[in-house]
Parts: sequence; C-alpha cells; structure tokens
Amino acid sequence: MPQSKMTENRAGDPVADREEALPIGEAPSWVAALNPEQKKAVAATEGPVLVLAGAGTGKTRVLTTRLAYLLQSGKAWPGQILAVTFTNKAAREMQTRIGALIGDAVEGMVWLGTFHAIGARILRRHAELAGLKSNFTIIDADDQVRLLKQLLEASSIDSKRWSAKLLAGLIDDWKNKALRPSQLSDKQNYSFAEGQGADFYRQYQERLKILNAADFGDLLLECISLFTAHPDLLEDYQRRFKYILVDEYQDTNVAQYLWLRLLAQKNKNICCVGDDDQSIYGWRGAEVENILRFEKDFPGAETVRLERNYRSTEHILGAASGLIAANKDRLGKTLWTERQGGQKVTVRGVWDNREEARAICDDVESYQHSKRSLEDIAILVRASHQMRSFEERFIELAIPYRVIGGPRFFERAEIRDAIAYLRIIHQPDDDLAFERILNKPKRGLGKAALQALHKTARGANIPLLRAAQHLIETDELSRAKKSLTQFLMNWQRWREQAGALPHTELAEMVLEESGYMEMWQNDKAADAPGRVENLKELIHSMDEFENLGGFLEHIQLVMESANTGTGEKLSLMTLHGAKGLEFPIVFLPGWEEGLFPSQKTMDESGNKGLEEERRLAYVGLTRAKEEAKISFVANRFLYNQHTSTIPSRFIDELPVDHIETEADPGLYGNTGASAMFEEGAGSFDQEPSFASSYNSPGWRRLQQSARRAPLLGGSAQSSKPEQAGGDFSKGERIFHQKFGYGSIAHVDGNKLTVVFEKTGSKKVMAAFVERP
DNA sequence: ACCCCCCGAATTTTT
DNA sequence: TTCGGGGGGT
Repeated sequence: MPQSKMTENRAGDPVADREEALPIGEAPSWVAALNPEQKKAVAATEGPVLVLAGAGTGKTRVLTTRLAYLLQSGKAWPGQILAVTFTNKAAREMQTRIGALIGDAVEGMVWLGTFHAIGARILRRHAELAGLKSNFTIIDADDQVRLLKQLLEASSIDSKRWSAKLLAGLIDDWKNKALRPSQLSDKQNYSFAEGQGADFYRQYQERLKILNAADFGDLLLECISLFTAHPDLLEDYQRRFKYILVDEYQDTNVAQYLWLRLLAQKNKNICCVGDDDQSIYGWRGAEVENILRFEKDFPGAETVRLERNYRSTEHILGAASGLIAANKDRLGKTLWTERQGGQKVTVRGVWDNREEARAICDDVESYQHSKRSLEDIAILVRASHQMRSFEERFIELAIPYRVIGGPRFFERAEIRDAIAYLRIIHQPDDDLAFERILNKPKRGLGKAALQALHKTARGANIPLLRAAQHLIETDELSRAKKSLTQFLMNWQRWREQAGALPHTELAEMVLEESGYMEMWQNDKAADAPGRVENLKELIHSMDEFENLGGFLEHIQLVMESANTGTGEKLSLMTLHGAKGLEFPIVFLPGWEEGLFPSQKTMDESGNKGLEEERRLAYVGLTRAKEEAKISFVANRFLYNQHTSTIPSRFIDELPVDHIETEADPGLYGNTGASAMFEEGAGSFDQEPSFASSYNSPGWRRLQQSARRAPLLGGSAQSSKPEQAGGDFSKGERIFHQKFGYGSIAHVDGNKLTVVFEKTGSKKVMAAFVERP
C-alpha cells in the first residue's frame, strides 16, 4: 500500500471535487456524498463504461446512485433501463436501495432482475417464436438430469461410463458458451459417448420443446436465437433499453456476454461493474476474459477504477493485495484505505482440524466475553465438509451459529413433489412433473403403468397426461386403470378450480385430495412431521403471489432458502457464499495445500484454476473489516481418513509486514509449498522439486505450532513430531504415530515414502516419524 | 413393488 | 465415513 498515494489522495480531494464536478446543475445530496471516482462512474452515462470496483469500494452504492441519477435527471424512464444482476438477492438489494433514493418511481423499473429472470420474461413474450408456449416450465438441474436419463436409457449407452449427470454438465457448459448442437467442435462432441454429444444434446432440446419446457441455459440462449432470427424484435428491445447496467460483470459467461452485446449494440450505453480479482465462478462458465476484454469489445469505453476501500484496515488490505499480486491475468488495481493501523492478519498452525475448531472457538468465546456480538464473526471455509468439526464444537460449547447456503427449502423432496402437482395443473405438457407425482402417494401406478403410458405417448407423440387420457379409454391397463381414472378425474377438477379458486386454496385442496399430505402425516419416519410443516409453509408462502403462474415462476427462478431464525449468531459458510458480505472478524481455516488451493481445481484447470483459488483467498480476506485470522492444520481427517498436509502456498504469499505468526518472521522465505498427500503412490511423482519445501516458512510454523498444540488446547493429541526432515535415509526403520512401524522406501526432501507394517506404503512428512 | 447390499465417489453453486 | 445409485433378489 503506497503511503504516498494515500496522502496524495486525501490532500487532493477538494481539487478532484472541482475537476469531477457533475454536469448536473443541482446534484442531489446523494451524488455529492460520493468520492471523485465514484462520481465519475455515476456521471459517465453515455457510451460504454467499465467500473472496476475493488472489494469494499462502494460498488453497490455507485450502481444504485447511477440508476437513480439516470432517472432523476430525466435521461431515462424507469422502463427504459435494463439492470441485470446474477442473484435475486443482488436484484432485491438494488431495488430497495434505489427505492430509498428515488421513492416509488422504482416500481416502474420492470427490467431490473437477474439475467435469467429477464431472459425468461423476454422469452415468454415471444415464446411461440421459439417453439414454446408462453406458460412454459423452467426446469432445474434435477429435472434436467431425469430427462437426460430417460434419453440415455432409450439408447444403448453404458450408463455407468456415460452418466446423465455428466451429460447434463456438458450441455450446461455448451449452453454457457452459447453453442448449439450443430456448433460443437469434434472434441466437444466426442466428450460424450464417443461422438454422441451433439446427438444427445439435439434430442434433449427436442424433448424440451415437446414438454413445453426450458432449462436455465435456454432462457438466455433462446433469447439470443430470437434476437438473431428476428432483427426487428431485437431492434425493438435495443430501442427500449436506453441504458444498460450490469453488476458482477466478471461472472458473465459467453452466452450472457452475447446477450448483452446484442442488446447494447444500438445505444452503446452499457455500464458494467465488476472486479476481475473477485471472479470465482469460472467453474460454472464465467469468463474473466469478458471483463479483461471489455475495452476491446466496446471501443471507446471509459474505465473507472474504484480503489478507495471503506471496509478493511490497512493490514487486511495489505495482506490481500500482496496475495492477489501473484496473479498474472488481472487488470490491476491498488486498493487503499485511510484506516491505518489495526491488527495484523494472524496465521496459526495447529495439529488437526479438531484442534483448529477448538482454537477458533476459544477465540470466539473470548470475543463474547469482551462483549462482541456473534453477528460480527464469520468462519469462511473452502469446502462444506470443513464445517463439520466447527459445528460439533459449536454444539458442545452452545455457541449459536447459522450455516449460510445450506440445503435449500425448495430442493427438499416434499416441496418439489408439491410443486410438481402444481406444475402439472398449470402446464399439462410437463411430463417431468407428471412422472414425479404419478405414484406419490402410492396409487398402484408403478413401473408397468408408466411404461404403458410412455409407449402410448411416444406412439402418438403426445405428452404423458394426454396419453393417460387415451389409455383409460382402452383395456390396456388392468389393475391400474381404476386408479389412473381416479387420478385424471382429480386432475380435471383441480384444473377447473385453478381458474376459480385462489391459488393458495387450490394448493391446499390438491395436497389434501391427492393424498399427498396424508402420506406424510401417516409416515412414521422421524423427519415426516418436519415435512408436513414444510408443506404448510409452502402454501403459506404462496400468499405473496398474485397467481399460480407468478408463484411457479418465482420458485423456479428464485430457489432460495428461508433465512434462519432470530438471535445473535455466528455465521459459518463457504468462501463462495461469502462474496458480497462483510464481517468485522473473519476466520479463514483450512489453508492447506490440496484443500485450499483445491487439488481438484488445480488438476482440472491448472494455473488458471490456481489463480481462481487465489482470488477466492482474496475474496475471503477482503470480507474482514477489522480482523482476519488464517489457520492451517498438519493433519486433516477426511472421510475418516488421516491425511498429512502442508500449509497453503497462499500463506507464503502473504506479505510479511501485514501478518503475524507464531514463527520468527525472519524465517520468511521463498518456497512454494506443494501438495502432499500420504495416500497412494501417484501424487508426488508428478510433482518434482519438493526438496526445498521443508525449508518453507509455513512448514516451520507448522512444526512449532504442532508441538505447541497440546499446551494450547489441553487436548494432548499424543503426538510429538521431532525431526525436521532431511536426515532420514532409505531403508531406515521408523515409527509413526498413526501408522506404526515401517521402513523408508524413498526419501524426497522432507517427504518420506514409507512401507508400514500394517497399512502398506504411504507418503508422510519426515517430521511426523521418529526413530524407534 | 420393495428391500437390501455393494460399489464408488466424495469442491465451490446461481439460475 | 457417509451418501446415493444401481442391480439383484424376494
């Protein structure tokens, strides 16, 4: 953090103010309150603008102010602004905050929403041009996989080798890249079942049309097709959207990029806000390149950098900036803050994950004693399995906590079933919904009946429900006939009532009359009462919507969990889940090679993956306002397996000046720690040059703290790593706390390959073995 | 139609 | 270890 820059900026404020004066006569106070760069981002309304908004630089504020300014200055009507976000949460927040600035006029901002919500809206308006009806169903990943499974079953594909899930992932990828079946490369086509990728993709799309359904990718892709096939229609939207605003631009995928580019082509008033350093969704199709390329894509674009951070202390920012500097592919920003001093970022090594949870909870308790609210504290993990040891400890100590981003309400089986009932009423072609509930509760309509239905449906090329109507006229079904007739009569009645009855009452009626509610009420399983509650909650939640269609659109697009209860709680979540949030105190456990950065990511995406992991670390650190506490363990128990680990290379990348460790800071050096697992022979053979890593500062810290751990927590973990490494030789007999006696087969720096007497060959750190 | 056993996998997640 | 899916048996 260059000091000079801070002083310069502070001293320069008045000047900057004059220079950046808005071309508005009577700038409202909410514009005047912005800093110079923020003002620039608000005032540059014409032409393409890229706002590079670092973490904690007041991004949302700029976004909302810009929108309010466009409206307030009369440059656009609410209906002429397209404002897209990624999440519903972000859309909602923007809506509220603009409302606070401009009042009721925000109601007219009908084009504020997620990419998918807006895409769906456009697509419904012109559904027939895309071969759909306007009440088409939006299917989620679960339905998608079920549909693909059917397609695969109908073919002679080895479903073990080529799973529906795999195919669903590929199709998603392709759609994210805006590729149609005919546009797949050979390689892509061959990535599924020896060249049948495109074929299944095509079949899948055909099925969707028959089901009158679209998946999430289609919401954008079909729009793009629509726009390209009907230039008049595109022009209509281009004219309508005088100004376009995009949040989290670093998260856009190719399809979203193309969609935006089409819409922005005419007026070119597109403002994208984002931070390349916070791009953490590459694995689901986001292309950082979109933001890196902005100035090329939109010639004459103006770039505004927001670099003044209002969130974190100097040390937190310094640590984060130092870390992210190791990335090559970035536009580059230098965050600065006036908040000097504060605590350094701490780095702590402990023996294992239980010890880690214990140590962090000890800290949490002392914060509690010093009257800190639990609301101020968050623990951010890389992978959700890390949460377990924390939860166990929270429960032990009765620390109230909430898990953010846990299992979601609308993904529970009973909720999905209930929704399937409503879907089939709303949209009778929805075979997926029909199949889902046909035999729930059990009505003797099992495999055989379904097979007959499928046969008829396929023969006549009609949806299952219509097939059922035909089938009950014939004698093809024996036992099932009565039951199916009954079901269809119910359905008929519900459908008639759908027009007459309020949708909440309809839902209640359907769940009662179908016997679905009863099924759970009679269920003896421990979780059955909870499910009944959930169903009631579902009906209750429908109240907010105008009609069934509105409700279904909401739940299909806004799958979100009811937020958890009241009272002060500590937050536990993944790093991904923490994006956009901030907390005074942030714990960052699990900074170990293999876990963070994740081995899997690095294997799959190489250096690109590593950079994304590093950005994730950056996101984690920059969530903290006052204190950030990193930790790592020497032994992680996962899947009931013991794994020796070494500290994350990210720890070595933190600038010494901003961190505090148990080790002598003078030991700080150069080494990159590398992945090190004791299982299987594979892992290090592929990784050369380990020899230096036992000199790694992180490693020395680890040794120190591992030795100290029993003193700290009082949990004598019965281990005393003694040797620093290096001095073992091949053939020597050694003892390891966990694995017992063995002989050394290979020495690689401080890593030993040991053939244990009981467990066979493993790789272990030299520090954890002793001479007997 | 249901149940049980075996096998394999096991990040991140929005819409 | 725990979960889920698939296959096979009753």
